[in-house]
Amino acid sequence: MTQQANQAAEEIYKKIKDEIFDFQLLPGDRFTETELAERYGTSRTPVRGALYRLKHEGYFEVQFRSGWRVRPFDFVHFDELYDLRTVLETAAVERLCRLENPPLGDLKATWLVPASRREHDARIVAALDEAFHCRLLEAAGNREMSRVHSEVTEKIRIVRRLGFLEQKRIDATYEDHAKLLKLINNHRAADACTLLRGHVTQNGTEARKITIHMLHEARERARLLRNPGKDAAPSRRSGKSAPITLS
Amino acid sequence: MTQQANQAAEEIYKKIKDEIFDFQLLPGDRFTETELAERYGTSRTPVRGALYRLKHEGYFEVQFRSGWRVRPFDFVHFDELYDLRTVLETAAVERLCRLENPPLGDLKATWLVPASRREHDARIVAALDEAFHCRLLEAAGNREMSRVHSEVTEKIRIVRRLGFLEQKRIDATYEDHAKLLKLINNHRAADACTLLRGHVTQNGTEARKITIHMLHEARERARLLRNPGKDAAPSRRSGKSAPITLS
DNA sequence: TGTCATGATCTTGTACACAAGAAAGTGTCC
DNA sequence: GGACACTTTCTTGTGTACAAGATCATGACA
Repeated sequence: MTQQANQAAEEIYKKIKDEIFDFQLLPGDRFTETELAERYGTSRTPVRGALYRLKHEGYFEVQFRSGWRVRPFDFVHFDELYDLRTVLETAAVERLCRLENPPLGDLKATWLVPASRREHDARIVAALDEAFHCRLLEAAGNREMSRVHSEVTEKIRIVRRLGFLEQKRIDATYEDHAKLLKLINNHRAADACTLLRGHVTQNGTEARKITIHMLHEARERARLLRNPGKDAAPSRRSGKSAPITLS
Repeated sequence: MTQQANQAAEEIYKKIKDEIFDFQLLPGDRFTETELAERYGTSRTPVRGALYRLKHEGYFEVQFRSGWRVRPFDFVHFDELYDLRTVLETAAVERLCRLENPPLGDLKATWLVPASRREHDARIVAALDEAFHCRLLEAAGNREMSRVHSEVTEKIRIVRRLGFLEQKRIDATYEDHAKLLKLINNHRAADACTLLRGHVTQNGTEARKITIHMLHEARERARLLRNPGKDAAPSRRSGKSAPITLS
């Protein structure tokens, strides 16, 4: 097996993205290349590769000779991403409705279950929900649409996950997904798209309620999970990031 | 004015992309980082930044310690891109049809003209055509959809441009665009989407007819335009790229 | 105390050095 | 001539040095 190109940069890219999704890097946080290089035990070179990729994807911004910053929250942008998601997913659902036997057996096994066998953990449901919607696009068969949809999915992940903290949102998700699968199976494209639009819009509305305060709470919870019993010890730079502003 | 971040890499990125669109870098061509660095008078560092971005966008591929290569043609991929384009553009057109006064005045000035005032130069028509379709997405108002659409547009540019070499394709474009603008103005969403789908599909079908031979001819024409009278002098590596295979 | 100038420190952007390994070239043996 | 082993020459991936400039700290002065 020939070695992968830019292996170190690739790994660091994933690790940094995990830090975003684990609420370790929050909107407004500032950091430097040297900081990350030391944390990951490499030089700045692969770190820069990863950072510029994440910058291009919209997660970070760099100020000339003055450090990096996690892009502040932009709810208009989240709205646009949810909107794009809807467009892609309705297109996928329309196509699936035209198929004789849509290849969605695995989804039925997960979502068409009695209420007693439903997942309750918000983290797990969030992951399953992502997988559900991504699976719709994969099944529709256009890899490019699937790729774009995955990127969108990742970009809204940070707010989307917090939308499953209430049990009633989890229940609604199970019901909507079950209904959608049945409608697709019965080739009822128009109804399926209407349902899907409402489902995604509802989730987008929930995401609007996410506050920076909730993210900080989530960070604290995640930190305690990693280092139980230790008090918070904010670094020099992370202290500078407060107060965090919404744009 | 504060200086732009990564200015050199950004400029080189644009220059390399221009080389692709000017048929100087054709599918299958091989090259090295040092080669480009010398051509642009910089070190490898900014060149690498540009190359990895272009790699991520799907234009190039890198082999571990063995040079770079322009990705070979993949018609399935082009089909998927045309398909995604259709999805995005029909979504935009549906929204525009719901507006009282769609802000498309500039497009009417360009496309609703008597046949005598039409452009004939394939290059110019190709650029106008791109602008037309991008404008539809801008007018629809979702910046994220617009951004994705622009990326798709760039990726199919190389085959799309060659679709305007016949006068009848140019005429068809003028007619379709004019009809589409009128349908949008009359809020006839369904008809507009049907027309648009046919229009893009037709162009995608034309793109299927593009051959590697046509690209080589285009490269030769472009080269003669830059250096009139000089004979071709293939470099050591570009000779290695033949025979070019379609995937 | 508040403000401004000045110097020290930090940060990114670029160039360059070196290592690991791939590819190509060269000579030898049959 | 052809196959094979060996050497030489690239080529990318990574670490590091240095420059330009932004930011911060310090201290003088009103």
